[in-house]
Amino acid sequence: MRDEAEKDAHKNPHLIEDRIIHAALSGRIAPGERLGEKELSEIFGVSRTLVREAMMRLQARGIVEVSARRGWFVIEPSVEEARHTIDARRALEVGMLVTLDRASPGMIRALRDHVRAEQKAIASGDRAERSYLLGHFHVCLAETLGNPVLASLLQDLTTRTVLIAALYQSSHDAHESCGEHGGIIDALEKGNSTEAARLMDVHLRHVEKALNYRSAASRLDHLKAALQGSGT
Amino acid sequence: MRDEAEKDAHKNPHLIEDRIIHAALSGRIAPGERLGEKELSEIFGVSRTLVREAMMRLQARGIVEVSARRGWFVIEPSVEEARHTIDARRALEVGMLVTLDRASPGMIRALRDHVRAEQKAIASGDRAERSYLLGHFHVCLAETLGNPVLASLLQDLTTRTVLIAALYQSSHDAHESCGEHGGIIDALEKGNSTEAARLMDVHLRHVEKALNYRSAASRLDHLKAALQGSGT
DNA sequence: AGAAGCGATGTTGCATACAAGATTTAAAAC
DNA sequence: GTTTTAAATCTTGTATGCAACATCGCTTCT
Repeated sequence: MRDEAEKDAHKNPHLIEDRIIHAALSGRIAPGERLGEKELSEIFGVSRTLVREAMMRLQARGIVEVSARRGWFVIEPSVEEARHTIDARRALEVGMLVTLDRASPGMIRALRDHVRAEQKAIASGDRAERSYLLGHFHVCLAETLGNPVLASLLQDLTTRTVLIAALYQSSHDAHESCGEHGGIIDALEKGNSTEAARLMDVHLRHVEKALNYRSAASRLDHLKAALQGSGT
Repeated sequence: MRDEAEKDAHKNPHLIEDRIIHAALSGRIAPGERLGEKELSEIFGVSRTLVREAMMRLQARGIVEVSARRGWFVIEPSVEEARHTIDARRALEVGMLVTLDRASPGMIRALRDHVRAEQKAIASGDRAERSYLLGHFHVCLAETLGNPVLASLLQDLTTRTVLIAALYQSSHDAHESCGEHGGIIDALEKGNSTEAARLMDVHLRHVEKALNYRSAASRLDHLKAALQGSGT
């Protein structure tokens, strides 16, 4: 089947947002990338109006931003914004687990399924799917715990985190992440929410530690070196 | 000065949202209230387009929802949605305090100022200002801790909570809330984040407990009784 | 060659026009 | 008097038109 995008961009007004979020989580859209209204309107077969409305919603969710009369761009957070975003995630996810009573066997099973899918994607070398699943685990966790509000908040925060990781060239190992996800589920299965929360805290610290915050600054250094060094 | 709304709805595209959020936090806009596009466009002196864009953002923030071809309405959460929202708030705010290192004296001072303003509003009997400040305390806390991302998330969640409280006729005493805010600051001042987090948890449980979740169902009961009882 | 000016082109910002459906009002039928 | 039907009215949904501004490429001048 080819390009179903046009099929029902009218039927489902949130299709455009969903696609963009999914693409970002999959690493198929880079931070700073430009998203032209006309471009998108052609892709989805609708007028600029609907595209614009979708962008407004994505803007409110902190996924894109607009530069006056220049266009829409996927967010490109500064180091400070990146820290705040990850801190917010940590607060939310740790708090979510701390205030949790007990996870049912059904929930555990769903989460284990998810981790198995992660492993499969890692093994098969499907980078987009891998990136998506590793990020989506956290949304899945909130959904599984039965709170759509939390899930929605986490979707936005994890999407932003993935964009940050792309920007600061995270070297965080997929396999390690996947293992940590498993560890969190283990703790949940034992009914030890406190331990699960601690592991989540550690996990998110690993994610943050893997970010090379200097890469933004080092661009300047790189440029400087290139201009000062031997050359033309 | 009368009605500055028209003045710069063009200059500041977020004015419409800000006004609606503020009105909701102040209890001047009730859950379920209809917000007509034309109506708003006249109030703010802009075309429907800008109103619509603001509504899209508010929709993404979970403040309003749209009923197809019927109009925009302030959210009117079900009991379940209300629980999820408050649970999310608890997770976020407890997590925020648990993962906090230490609050500086400057922060403490800012927060104490806020509580003083709350007390003043309570004493003066200004219900709108009181409602606004009691809700805004939580946003203020996140801002003071220096995380705009958290502050933004909390603004939306507290706004929704205020709407829920209006819907389920919270009888939570303003004076008690204000006192609990003070207690949280006390714990922060002593550098005891864990205790602050615990107090926040208790505080939010009080807020939730004050909600009369039955009021939605009791409307049916009320109607039923009215129809079955003596009458025409 | 390089910088400055300038027109051509493309993009967003905002308003408006019109279509599609919901709601209300009024009338008519029973 | 009540219910049904139908027309009129109002509201949102979507597209389009035009103005304002940014950007790019070309020319011209130094």
